[in-house]
Amino acid sequence: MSATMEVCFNSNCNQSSEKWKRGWRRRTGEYAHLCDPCASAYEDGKFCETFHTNASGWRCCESCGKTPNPAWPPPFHFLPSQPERMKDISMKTWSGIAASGPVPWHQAPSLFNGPSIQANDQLKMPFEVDVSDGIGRYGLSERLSMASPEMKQERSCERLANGNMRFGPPEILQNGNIGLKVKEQHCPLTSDFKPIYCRNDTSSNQSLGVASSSKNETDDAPISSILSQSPSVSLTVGKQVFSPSGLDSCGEGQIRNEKSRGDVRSRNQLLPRYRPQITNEELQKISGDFKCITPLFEKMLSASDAGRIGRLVLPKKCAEAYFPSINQAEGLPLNVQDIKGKEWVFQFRFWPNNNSRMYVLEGITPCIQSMQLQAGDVVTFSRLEPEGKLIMGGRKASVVPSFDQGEVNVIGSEISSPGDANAKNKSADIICLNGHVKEKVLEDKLAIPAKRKNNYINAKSKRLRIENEDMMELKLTYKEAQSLIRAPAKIVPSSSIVDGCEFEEFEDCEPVIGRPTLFGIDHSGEKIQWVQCEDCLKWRKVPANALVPSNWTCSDNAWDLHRSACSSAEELTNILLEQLLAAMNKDPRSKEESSERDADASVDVEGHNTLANLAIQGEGKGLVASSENRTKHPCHIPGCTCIVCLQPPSGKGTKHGPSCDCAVCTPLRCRFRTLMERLEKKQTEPSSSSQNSHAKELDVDACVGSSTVKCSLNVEEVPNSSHVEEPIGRISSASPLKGQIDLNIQPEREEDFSPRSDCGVVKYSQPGLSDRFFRQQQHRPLEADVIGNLLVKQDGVGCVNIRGCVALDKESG
DNA sequence: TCACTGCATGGCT
DNA sequence: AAGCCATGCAGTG
Repeated sequence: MSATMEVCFNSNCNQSSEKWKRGWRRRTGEYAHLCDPCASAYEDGKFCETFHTNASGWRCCESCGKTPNPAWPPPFHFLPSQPERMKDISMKTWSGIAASGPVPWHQAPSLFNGPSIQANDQLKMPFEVDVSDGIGRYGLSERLSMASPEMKQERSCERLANGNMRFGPPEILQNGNIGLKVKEQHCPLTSDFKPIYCRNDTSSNQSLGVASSSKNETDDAPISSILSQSPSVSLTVGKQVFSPSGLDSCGEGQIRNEKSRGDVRSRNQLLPRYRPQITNEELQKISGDFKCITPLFEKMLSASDAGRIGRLVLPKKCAEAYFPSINQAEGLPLNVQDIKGKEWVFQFRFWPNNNSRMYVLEGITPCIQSMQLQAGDVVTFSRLEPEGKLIMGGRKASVVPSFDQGEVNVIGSEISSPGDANAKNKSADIICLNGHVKEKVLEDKLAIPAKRKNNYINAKSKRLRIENEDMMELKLTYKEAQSLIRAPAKIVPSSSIVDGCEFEEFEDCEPVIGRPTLFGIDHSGEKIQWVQCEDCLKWRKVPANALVPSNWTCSDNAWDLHRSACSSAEELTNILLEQLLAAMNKDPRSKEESSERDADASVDVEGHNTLANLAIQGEGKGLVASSENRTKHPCHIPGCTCIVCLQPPSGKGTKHGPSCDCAVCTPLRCRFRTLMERLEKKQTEPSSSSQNSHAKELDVDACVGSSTVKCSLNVEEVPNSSHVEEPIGRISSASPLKGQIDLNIQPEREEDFSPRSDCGVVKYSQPGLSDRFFRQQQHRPLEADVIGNLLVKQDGVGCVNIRGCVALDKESG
């Protein structure tokens, strides 16, 4: 309410008033200002839902004798409860209802096509609108003719840019520059404006017709109202025709509109995740030529849905809106046809639940299996018009690339095995280091509304949902991670080379993640490193041996007090910086790294300033990484015949054999030999009596970015020599040829592992590990990328950073 | 013991 | 805070 003098938005009224009330929301986002009477009428739902040909603007229902349109009531008057409505509809009328159907979702298209769709050219519902008839009758053309050229042009461009959306009578559309209004629509339910995009046909005519809107004319008219007004207005998808009433285009009249409007309400109430996202092809698949089909809703199959129980939990509102009303818990059999035309009979029933109902479709398992759907896939329900037959379709969830495409799918350290529906879904839902995957996942996230629960990730563990930022961090490659690993302050790592691999050992401590720096030579010939301030991004010179924390800023510059503030001038010139970078790129390893990076390959200086930036670059790398130059494991050359590469992604099959001399096994084996020797030595020392137990525990840490997965490996001891047990995952020290190293370990999926918990360190204590654990660990090979930095830690003794082990590149094998 | 059924629980929106 | 719904589980055959 305001005291500003304004003319009532209702052109029929045009009353000036100091007091005005808020009416419907306009395209501009503002609200129509109404005088008191009009506002009251609006609030009472007395505005007719349509525009009239002979009068502009909204009309009070009293003026045209129309009753309030329940399909588009003002927000405050929305919706009596659906069950009550349905109670009035006997089962006998079901077919009739089905035939008349819900007013198809597109009658209020904007309510079904959310912003994500508009924002995305890949419209999930590329409906075409055939309004060849009735337009004139209902004054559309009249309004079209009133369209302002500027608006038309602007909108046309906009729509064309958005992807050949057309909406308008063909005769107009064919001219290419005039059409029917395609505009944001007032959605009273959501108080949201959502453009409606429609496409006329599948022809190459790309023109987009857009009608204009003058203030009191079409400006805020819902297209749905236009559609609902015209019995002959229909939506076509390919050859299929969608009618507003679900019947109109199929020969029946508008008489059912009143009924179906209730369905619109239901539909409007549907949560976004149930709104049909059906594609044109799917529609083509579902129905034959020239059939009317009404997408009803869809649902992503939960584990329960896809489980053996064979019960599909139906969204309540969907069930009540689109399925026959049932009053008995036992429900009734429902005939459903799948996309292949096969008939199925499900039991549609409900059970009481918290003063409500829970609707289920029973006996869906055969159908689900027939459609080869799994948890995470989507089942769609549509209705064939006019007979009202329910059509059940399916849509597979996004495909997670397999490892042999060189793409890494990491959920924490949980990597799904192909073929595992749940796992697949988990992957799709959560993580992907590869740009392709991410793109697909994001796409899917747009298309398939995010799940409310983490069930698809893992029923019991709620811990693996990783935010995007975390995903970025995980995109650090093993080499990048390696380059950031530093010895802790005051710790001088001892180095040793085993089988060509350089090992750095940090006694009694673990390495820290440092800030990326550029090494160079000072004027005096002294080796220095350049580090970039996290705040001002200026490069500062620090000693070569300086340990630079990841959040280093100028104020931390204890080596050059003159440059210990961000305000100080930068010493490093651009030219010098370029030289440094160039030199870095000349370095074989750096060069290789850079060549692996994105095609643009330019090392972004700023991109080095944080781990996250590195991660971003890693993402770019992921984008270009393809199966052609990557084997299953980044550190293995193409054609590598080691067990890791030979092993199927599912983890089934043999593990590293005792004699495996792959790049992973060899240094590990050597290192363990060393470790065990040391262990034995310590145990023989008198002071180590406390370590005289017969079981020693070794921890194997696999660092993933900032996360470390730690597996404790128990080494059973026998007199005279170390003895290593056979189970996979245990490592032999006494007999390298005998012992096995399972590089397929992964943290316990079900309960224990949290990639972020406790800095990602999860300890698995061997005594508590059952065979089941190890069996579970076989599900995936441990990617070198995931290994990143493989730490072999002898409990209480120290930490060995097998630097170089995983840095074995694919060339060197 | 297993499969099925119906309900209860609790996380999530 | 209410309602939805995924899933667990007890009861039953």
